[in-house]
Amino acid sequence: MGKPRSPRLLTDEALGMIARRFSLLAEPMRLRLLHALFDGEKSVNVLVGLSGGTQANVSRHLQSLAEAGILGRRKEGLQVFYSIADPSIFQLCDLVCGSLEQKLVRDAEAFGRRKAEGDAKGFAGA
Amino acid sequence: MGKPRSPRLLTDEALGMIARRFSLLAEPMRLRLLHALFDGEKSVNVLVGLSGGTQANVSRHLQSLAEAGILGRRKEGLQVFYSIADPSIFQLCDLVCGSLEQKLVRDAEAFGRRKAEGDAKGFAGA
DNA sequence: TTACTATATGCGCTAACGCGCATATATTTG
DNA sequence: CAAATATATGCGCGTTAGCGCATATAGTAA
Repeated sequence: MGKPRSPRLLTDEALGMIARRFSLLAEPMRLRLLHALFDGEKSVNVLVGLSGGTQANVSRHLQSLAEAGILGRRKEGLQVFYSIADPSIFQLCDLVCGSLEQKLVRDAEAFGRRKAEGDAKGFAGA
Repeated sequence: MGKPRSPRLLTDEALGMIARRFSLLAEPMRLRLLHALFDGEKSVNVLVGLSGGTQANVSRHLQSLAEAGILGRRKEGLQVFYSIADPSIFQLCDLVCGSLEQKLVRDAEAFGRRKAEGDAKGFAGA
């Protein structure tokens, strides 16, 4: 078991956990489910309706998120209610959304007008 | 064509962009590269050495991160220096690390009642 | 020019992922 | 008991993503 243990500051294991956490947020359907849960817990059936996904898929996604501790699970009779258990999700989404907006704005600006330092401007002469 | 503002607060397109952004952070090698850039810009070769990855792979990952606006690119002679251009990365990693630590602590507590106090720090969010 | 270094890219392979389908499990009701 | 509803799961398929290999491009130096 020769692990190189190179001058890395973060363990491979830790890196893997962080990556896995991010990967859970890297799917539109899961993000949709999370977003649908932003205003409180909902049953699987309700989430199926809101997300437009298959019952099987929604169930699996919710399970994944719950196993990771992102969602909480409450069983009541026949139904299972999921809710956001990790409040950091809100901040994560806020951060990403803000960053994306900034990038979109910058890209749009770069599209409309060339930065043109000095006097050299491509064309679009005023 | 347009869905101006669907009843959902997030459009499918927005969800896709958010998911793609998260997916860029969902790979251990990319996280390793980002972490290596936390203390300033570095050349590809240096990052290859620090990450232990192949030159081709490192180059591709850096390119992906740069295209997304997460990294900045500066070319100087033969070398190309990458640096973190999106400061929200720091907060994202902090949030995820903190959340993961909390979950680990809780899992450990659920396992055996006693828990250590030396672990899980560096963030210690209230 | 040629040789050398640093970085990027095309190609192919494999593993992982998300999805749909059908079915299993659990709980309530008659 | 059986039937109905809500949720979970096994299986297979198609797509995608990361990796390694070899090679291409760019810049430097002799």
